[in-house]
Amino acid sequence: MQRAKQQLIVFRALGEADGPLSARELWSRLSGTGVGLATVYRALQRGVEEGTLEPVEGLGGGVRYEPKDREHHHHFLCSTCDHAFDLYGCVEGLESLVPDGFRMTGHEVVLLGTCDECAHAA
Amino acid sequence: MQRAKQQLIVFRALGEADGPLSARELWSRLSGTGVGLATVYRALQRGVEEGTLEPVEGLGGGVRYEPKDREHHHHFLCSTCDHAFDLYGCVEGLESLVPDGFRMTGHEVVLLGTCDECAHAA
DNA sequence: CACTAATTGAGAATCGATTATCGTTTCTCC
DNA sequence: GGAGAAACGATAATCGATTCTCAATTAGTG
Repeated sequence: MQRAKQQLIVFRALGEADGPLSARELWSRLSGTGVGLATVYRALQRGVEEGTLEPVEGLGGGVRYEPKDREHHHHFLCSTCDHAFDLYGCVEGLESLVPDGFRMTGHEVVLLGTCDECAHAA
Repeated sequence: MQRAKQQLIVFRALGEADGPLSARELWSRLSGTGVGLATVYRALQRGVEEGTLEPVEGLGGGVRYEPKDREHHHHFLCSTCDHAFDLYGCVEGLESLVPDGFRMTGHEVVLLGTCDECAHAA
């Protein structure tokens, strides 16, 4: 197994994903490349420090990561395969939910359900 | 310290909260009552089993719990004090986000920002 | 009050996720 | 090609959250 720019392999895999991935999800996608789990964590940590990656929480389980250059979007979490998918578009009417005196700086929307593949697999 | 129906104390504290609480948040609110952390976990576990409590994920940190009898609502997470507040109302246009072939069964909306108290404390 | 089952608090044990360590390998720049 | 720095994979160590264990306490029943 060659050892070179393993972290680039990690970044590339994350860039090609259709949604945010956890360290372990990412690692399992890299089986066969010889990339170790520690290197995945190192790449993720560095990416966040350098500002190219964004940690995404709130999707059940641990933290997932996605490239920071994606435009504003939300996620769909499949309760069957536990995979998170990027969605496009946003929603209206968020401001009306904010209580008096509170200051909203951001928001997250997560749709729950079954993805295309899982919905038609049973 | 008396020992009786400690779990009821847990349920009551959760019912009086203005948002979902984690086991530890709940426990710290019960300091002085003599209720142990293990009992808090036992009460939460039982509540979920019996269907009176609902675990709420996706608010950063671990799982929080809230009474299941509350009507549909969402949450505001204060990034300063890390407290989660119940919101009232919902949003429009969620269906348009769902990709073809996906089946949506639920959704979560989390507003991020600063709560009233923290916003005016600095 | 006596008996039995359930509950309790404290702390030990466990679990998964993440980080640190270490000896080896690869890269960079001469 | 060679020296030193950086990165690597494997795995041990750590961390926080949760569960388990156990002896003591309490509730329920008559």
